[in-house]
Amino acid sequence: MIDKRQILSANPLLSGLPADVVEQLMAVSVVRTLADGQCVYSQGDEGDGLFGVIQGRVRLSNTSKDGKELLVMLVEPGDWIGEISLLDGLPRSHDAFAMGECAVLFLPRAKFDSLLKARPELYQHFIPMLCRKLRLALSYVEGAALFSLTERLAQRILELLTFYGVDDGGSGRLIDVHLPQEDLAKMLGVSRQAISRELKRLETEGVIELSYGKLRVLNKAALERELA
Amino acid sequence: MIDKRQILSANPLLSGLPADVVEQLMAVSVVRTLADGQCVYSQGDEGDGLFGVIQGRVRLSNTSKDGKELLVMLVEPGDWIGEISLLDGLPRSHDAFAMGECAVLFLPRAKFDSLLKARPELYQHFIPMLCRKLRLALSYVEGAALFSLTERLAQRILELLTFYGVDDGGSGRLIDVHLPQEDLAKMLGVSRQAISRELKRLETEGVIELSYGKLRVLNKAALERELA
DNA sequence: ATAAATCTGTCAACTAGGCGACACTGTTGG
DNA sequence: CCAACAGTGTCGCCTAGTTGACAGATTTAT
Repeated sequence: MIDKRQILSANPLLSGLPADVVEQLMAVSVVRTLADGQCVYSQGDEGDGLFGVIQGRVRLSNTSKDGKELLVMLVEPGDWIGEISLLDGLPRSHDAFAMGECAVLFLPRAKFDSLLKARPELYQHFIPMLCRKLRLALSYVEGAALFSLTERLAQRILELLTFYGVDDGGSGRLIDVHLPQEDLAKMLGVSRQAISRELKRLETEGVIELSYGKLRVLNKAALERELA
Repeated sequence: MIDKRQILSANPLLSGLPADVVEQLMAVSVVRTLADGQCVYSQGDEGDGLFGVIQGRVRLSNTSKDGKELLVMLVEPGDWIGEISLLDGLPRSHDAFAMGECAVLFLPRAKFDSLLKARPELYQHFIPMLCRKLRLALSYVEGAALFSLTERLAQRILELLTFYGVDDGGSGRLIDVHLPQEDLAKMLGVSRQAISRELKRLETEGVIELSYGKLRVLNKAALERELA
């Protein structure tokens, strides 16, 4: 459990903000709790504000007409979502759902807008985050078009390790990824069976170790060698 | 042929800038001419500055080890490229090549950096462009994972029409896309043959008309109906 | 302790799209 | 005008990944 103030100051987005701005944001933000599977916002909704995850996980996804889901991003405590709609005024580009019990901090759009209007120099704090997301999205586009599933999977496991890796081995390094193969498949836009086959291959090669709902990376260097 | 000042003021990126800033940029920018196929910059290069296209077309692409190319974007006169590396200081994310004879405006990084440092409120002018590119990239990721080639092709033709459409019918509407099928294939990350088949189908359905190096949209509404 | 739910492994049949090949058409440059 | 080049249409074979099905393993809930 991370508290409100910690969220507001820990994230790169806000850590560079002047103290008085952080105080202002503290004052106008409210905590919302969400049940498992509850919707934070839906694709196409108007952007009513910014959300910071305090507890639990939020999944950002797109769903096609025929029900196939693309899992775009997992958002962990300390991260923010919903800033794009806030910045460009256009509708939400994804669905956001709570995974398990969640607590989020909500900053209403009106407060944020008036703050930015009064102090346009604050826009600079959004630039690094936007650039990072843009580069990540572009690398996904590139990967989907140019790389094999094998390569994309290795890449994604390494990413997940740095973003959400858990140190379950006591080694001090992040080696475990807690995520069902189904979700890994939805991240890469392929079937669960295809992911299962690839993971099994990696396991027989001694690169990873599989268990119920998680995988452990045994040989990070070997994964890096799989990359394009 | 578009002149230097027009470039600096016509684009959304800079049209909102204060007049004195535009004058400053004018003073420090230089025009470079490029031969067909010449490299503007390469993936992995350090970001040495910002480029504005004055004449010709620039293609932004990624190439895999085995030579397969993903055509990410076509940049036309009036548009800017290279701003991401300038903003986040990381290497170029794509290759940029001149298509035919080109003229570009070059703004060296040092001048730009010092201007932004002196006037951080100028950062806000980059936000809309970054948001637009991020949403576009995210829609490509979504498309690649969730939509069929048929749907993605229809989507992309409509996009090309609004971005680069040419009015060759005298109707006042943009109906022609001048682009070989090979490039269309490279944009969608599929083979030329697959694109050829799909386009031929659309032609027999009376939606488009094909000729050497271009296609004409006859029934835009039908294309929109193809979308997911 | 047991039932329900979730997750994994692995079939076999199917399909979209890749790749190589080659003929043909349109364009450009000497 | 002709040669070289660039672009298109269409084969046939092949592979990666899909879909559906089902059994076994692990976890969670009662």
